Amino acid sequence: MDDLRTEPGLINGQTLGTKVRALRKAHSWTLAAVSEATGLSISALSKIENDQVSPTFANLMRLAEGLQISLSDLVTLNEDEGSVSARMTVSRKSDIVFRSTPKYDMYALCAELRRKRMTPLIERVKADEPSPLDGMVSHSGEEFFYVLNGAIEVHTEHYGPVRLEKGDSAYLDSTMAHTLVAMDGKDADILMVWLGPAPVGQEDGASMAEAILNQDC
Amino acid sequence: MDDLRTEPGLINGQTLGTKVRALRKAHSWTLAAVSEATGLSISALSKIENDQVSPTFANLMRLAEGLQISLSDLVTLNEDEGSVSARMTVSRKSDIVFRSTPKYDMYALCAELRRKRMTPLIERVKADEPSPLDGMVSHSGEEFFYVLNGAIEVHTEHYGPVRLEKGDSAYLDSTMAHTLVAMDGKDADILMVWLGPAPVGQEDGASMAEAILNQDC
DNA sequence: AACACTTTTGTACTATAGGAAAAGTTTTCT
DNA sequence: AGAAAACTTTTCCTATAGTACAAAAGTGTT
Repeated sequence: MDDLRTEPGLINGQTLGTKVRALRKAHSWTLAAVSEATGLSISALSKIENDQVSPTFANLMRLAEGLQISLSDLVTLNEDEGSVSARMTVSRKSDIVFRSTPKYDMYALCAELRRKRMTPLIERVKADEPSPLDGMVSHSGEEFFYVLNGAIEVHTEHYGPVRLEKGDSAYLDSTMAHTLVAMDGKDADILMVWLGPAPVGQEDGASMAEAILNQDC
Repeated sequence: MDDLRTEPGLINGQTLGTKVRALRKAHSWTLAAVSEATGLSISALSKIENDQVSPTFANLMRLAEGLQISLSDLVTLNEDEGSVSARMTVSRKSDIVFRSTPKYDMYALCAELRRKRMTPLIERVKADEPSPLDGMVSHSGEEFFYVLNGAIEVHTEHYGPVRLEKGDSAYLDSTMAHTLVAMDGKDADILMVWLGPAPVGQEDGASMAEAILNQDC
């Protein structure tokens, strides 16, 4: 059997197997106990922990539930990616086109900084867009945008169209289907900041809030 | 072949397949394009999208990379846990002053939406500021800002001053001491988006934001 | 209608999952 | 201590499920 350590199973020194084992050991559970909790066989668990197999999505979900961890956390292997070197980055006005669709041209901002959690970008909403309802998308996370030039209409599945002029802004749950339409026959530029879904980890929110409030600005 | 819709693949109405397809469609990609990007065969992708198979962990990782989404996000199927009542809000150009200091005037944007995780605001950096190094602050989280008018200099503890003109932007780890200075004797307006510390758990992002922004920033 | 393109459907192959036995480890008892 | 016992983990084998390749079906365009 192949050693999956050299396969894409490896992200940052940690493998899925080592993580599963660590989680199990943290609870002082045996393979049998996890087998009971997950419905997976002991042998399958053993192979997973030794990175001899690559479990299916369905089994990853059973694993996460049995190990009492969110699936999201389970599969996140590179948790400590902290690099001290890059803590700030700057983007200039004319930046590279990040992506282009019939509807939008997108310019990534501050893309060099990889550890950041927000994703800022400039979007040019093209005027010659046929039907508003065509491009409806929904994706995880939240987004905020601010109209730099022109005017747009925000269409969503739950709210009526809202017209935004230059200087206006909107914040929306992007799991709602939504799309933007440039108004008045002219392209519109918006500054958009997207934020991925919230981490589900078993974090101590109280102490974190306290730590924040005790900071001396 | 079994219909995995009845299997644990289903969490909240959404299946892995529907999500993969939505992600692909959001980019207007074909199966062939994703196949190229991921290394997976077209047929495998088709079956995954139709929930006919449960991809292995190794392939989930290739999928995430090809779809340009974190693995964590890819496997998080219950994205729409938000309340339907408030999932969007809009702010108009002339908004209320949120807070005023000798150095900044701050205008909160989209403040009505309480559950949001990012905190967008407009800051007017006042020109008549005595010494750059006086107002240095550091607080938790990350911040992104975009220069709307005028020019500013960003001073931080680790980097030399960086001058930003209108249209420029910066992203920084706000635990680094930092401050902004308006240049050329004129006030500068920036759009700022602040994001609290990483794993916030069930914390109320809005109130935390308020606490932090009310400090001596 | 012909064409190019995209997606789905078979078939062969390869990898994962489950059950049981073997190997390894710790505990218990004399 | 030593050995047996109980428990934990790994390995072997077979069945099942996922993947790749190729062909067929579906879709939209000229």
